[in-house]
Amino acid sequence: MKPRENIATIYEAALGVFADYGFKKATLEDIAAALGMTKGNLYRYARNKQDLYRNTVRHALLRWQGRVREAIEREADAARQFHVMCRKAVAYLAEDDALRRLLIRDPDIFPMFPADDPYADINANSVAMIRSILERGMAEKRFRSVDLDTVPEIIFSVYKMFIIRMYIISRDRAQEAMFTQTVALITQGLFQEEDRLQALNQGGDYDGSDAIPDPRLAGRS
Amino acid sequence: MKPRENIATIYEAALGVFADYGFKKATLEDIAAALGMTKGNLYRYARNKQDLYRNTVRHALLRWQGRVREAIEREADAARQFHVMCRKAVAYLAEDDALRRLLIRDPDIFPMFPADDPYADINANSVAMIRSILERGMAEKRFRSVDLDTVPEIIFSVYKMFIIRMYIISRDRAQEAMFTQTVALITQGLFQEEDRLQALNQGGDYDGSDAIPDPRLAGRS
DNA sequence: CTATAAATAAACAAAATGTTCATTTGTTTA
DNA sequence: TAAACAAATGAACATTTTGTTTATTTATAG
Repeated sequence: MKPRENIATIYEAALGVFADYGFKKATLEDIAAALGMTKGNLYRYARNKQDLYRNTVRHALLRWQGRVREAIEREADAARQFHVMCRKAVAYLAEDDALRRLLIRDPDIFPMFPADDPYADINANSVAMIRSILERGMAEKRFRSVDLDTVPEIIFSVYKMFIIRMYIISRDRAQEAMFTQTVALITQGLFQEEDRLQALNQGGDYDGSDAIPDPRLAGRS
Repeated sequence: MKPRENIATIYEAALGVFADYGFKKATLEDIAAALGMTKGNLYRYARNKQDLYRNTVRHALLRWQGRVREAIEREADAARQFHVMCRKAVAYLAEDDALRRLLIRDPDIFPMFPADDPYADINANSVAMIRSILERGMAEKRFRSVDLDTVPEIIFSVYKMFIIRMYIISRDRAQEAMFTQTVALITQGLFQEEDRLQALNQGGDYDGSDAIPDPRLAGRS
């Protein structure tokens, strides 16, 4: 006989309680009460409190990622996919009240400089999503050639920086405008068309080599 | 030597913690940490945790009431005072984040039907404030004559009902509109001018007696 | 420098909490 | 219908946390 509760129901209830009180102050009794069961029964769904917490957060992050993926898949064009990914990835947190509040309580869920990232596999999937869009954009000749080992990581880091600034450090609307500017900067570059052609002639696109251009040659053309 | 901390500082810090976690989950250690002291020292400012909570809530309610009083005192006209009182009394909670969140956590602070009102003296002051405005309005011939023993209580009850509906039960913007309608209803009455004169002739104003008009006389004029 | 007040931090009793498990209840199967 | 099995309860228990008290230390006033 299967458990009477769907595991997702368990995680949703747990998410709400962890969002309200944080890991420490949330009790198994609080969560069990939210589910209409006793705390002893929770051990059928999780090894211990820490295990429940970790899986609850995973559940919420995966849902976030799933929504972004769905939004991307609705776009036929790589450029539009990139824009939609950026917008949805950030906007989602405004919609997911519980995850947002939990993130604010526990910033370690989404560390800027992770010595030990508890959700590395999920974040790796996000990076892979970005890479996939860049690959497609390059294949469709919509994007410049870029290093697919590092640029997805860079974009993900910039994105992470904004999530932290917008939702964890400050809920200032100015951060949102800054994010929009940053997306424009990344997608359209800084230079005007003519200067961008100039930069291209100097190796603006990534050609696979890791040689750092001789700075003394700067300015020559 | 006086306590190194001003008591209001203590209450502000406590308010923040009680708003975040509620009475039960907030710990004296949380509050002490917010103040940069140890929990043992809190006993210089409060007899016990319950005492600290009660005084913290009093502090917040008194501040609310103080702001309403200040707003009223800026108006020269009784009618404007009444409108300003209604508006400020409700709007204040949108500004006081900590008190609002605490009220949501602990509705017993502001009970609709208090068997035992823990802040009866403060609420009595609110009723007295209303009475004062009604007295002035009547003296200035701006208001109808009303029973000053019961009508202030009625207005306060209606106001309380809206606070609970707007902030505790629902944060629906429709409640706000309903409150505005109710203020208009109370201040301008339901009847048009002519019908209001008609009602006046039938004893619409309070003449001091508690006799209930004979319902069989209804309709005659 | 002394007296006094404020604060710390440890001690302590009580309460709360995470975890385990004996028992009960619900469901499935023969 | 009864037996087997699974899910859930709720009590027990070890551990941790918390509210409160107080001996000691630190800060301040005179």
